[in-house]
Amino acid sequence: MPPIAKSTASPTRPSGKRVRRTAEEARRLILDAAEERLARQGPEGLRLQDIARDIGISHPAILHHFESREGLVRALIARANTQLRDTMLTALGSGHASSDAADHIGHVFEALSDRGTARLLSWLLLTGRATENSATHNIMGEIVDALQARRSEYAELKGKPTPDREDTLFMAMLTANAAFGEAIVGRQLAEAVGLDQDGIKRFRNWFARLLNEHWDGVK
Amino acid sequence: MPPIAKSTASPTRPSGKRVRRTAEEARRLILDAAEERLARQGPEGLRLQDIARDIGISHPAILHHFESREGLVRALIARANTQLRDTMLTALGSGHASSDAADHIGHVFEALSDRGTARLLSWLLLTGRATENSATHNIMGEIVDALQARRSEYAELKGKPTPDREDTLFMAMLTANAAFGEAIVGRQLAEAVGLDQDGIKRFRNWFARLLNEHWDGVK
DNA sequence: TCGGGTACTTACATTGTTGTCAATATAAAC
DNA sequence: GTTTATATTGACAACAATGTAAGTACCCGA
Repeated sequence: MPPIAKSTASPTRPSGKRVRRTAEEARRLILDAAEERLARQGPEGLRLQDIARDIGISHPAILHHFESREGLVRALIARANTQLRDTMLTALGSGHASSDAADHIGHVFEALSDRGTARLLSWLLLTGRATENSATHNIMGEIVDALQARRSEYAELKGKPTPDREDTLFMAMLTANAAFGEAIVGRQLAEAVGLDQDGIKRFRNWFARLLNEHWDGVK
Repeated sequence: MPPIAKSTASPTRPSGKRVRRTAEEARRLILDAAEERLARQGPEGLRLQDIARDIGISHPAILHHFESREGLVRALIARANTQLRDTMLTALGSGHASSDAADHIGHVFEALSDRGTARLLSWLLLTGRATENSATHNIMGEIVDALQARRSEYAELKGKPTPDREDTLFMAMLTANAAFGEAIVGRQLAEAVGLDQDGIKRFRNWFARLLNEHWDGVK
């Protein structure tokens, strides 16, 4: 195992003077720190002591705000879910019917890779904590509906027949799968085949073009 | 957290009579059990005691064969890698230049979802244990090469210009990303939008068709 | 049948992590 | 300034997980 620095530089206060935050602020701080550790080290890096040390508090403070480690994890999941949902829907909401898919793809990929949201959610799914949060259920449905609406609108504009809903659904699924996949194996894969940052960008554009063609060419 | 049965029905021998296996067989047994636990419960389900109980041995036996937990994980990774490599390459090797992509896609997806290989590798990547094994590097390169060769062959057969290598690379990347993504969020996603087993099959076929069209229509 | 190698076990040591508790400090209300 | 609520802490308890040590049973070859 690579000697991952268990404790990053310690922001421990020298002594005395406590910092006292509002509960809300403290929760946010803790969640941020947890999220970062998770993104950097994966599930096994989620230890109360470490998180506490990262932000210079003691670990019982975390337990005070979240009840238990499980509570923290749940809160983490909930936040990631709503954040993701918001980002995705606003991304879909912006732009017009005529705007191409590239933007959307980009938004989806970024929303998922940003802050390691996809990694966080992947971990959640890998550990089987999925069934609890029904949020995911709704997200996908809403997105597909939004997409289908826009696509129908677009088709009508061009005088074409409204596309099959399942086709739209499949486009969304492919995008979601690809985005999650990229968040996990993307870096590794790119590195393996010698793609730099720009290459990854080209890949995303390529993918967007692929979808665009399909989007236009209602079969 | 769902009350995951920590210990499945215990196959503990009543007493006395020890079972003595060859080292190789024991290692295989242990790896199988570990793989299954990992697939079912995720990383946190990988506890020596549990694995040992699953196959009715004591946990130090595992340590005897693998030195440490880390050793076990490494062995697990190594095996998954070679298995994946073999499956993928033979899948690509079979069939002819004219055969469509659907078969390949199917093979890739199955190779990854079978036995939870993708989940295992995802976890490996999530925990940052990736850099150690250079195996992944080679796999992708080999596959892209094989694909490109076949595609050129195919193009020549049809009297078209040989396609861009990067285009082929992107197709492979998309497939890999999608396959990994599906292995992780697939079930959840499908369930969310009300797709049954058959629907998932339709999705894969849809995806294969999408790639096929792109494969043919060298742009 | 004896002996060596080794797969395997039981009991224990060690360490690390979550969680509890009483006490303390700080901000806000009165 | 006093009181009240609560965010925060240090010390400790409880437990779970990996790892160690020494001994036991089984196979195999002389």
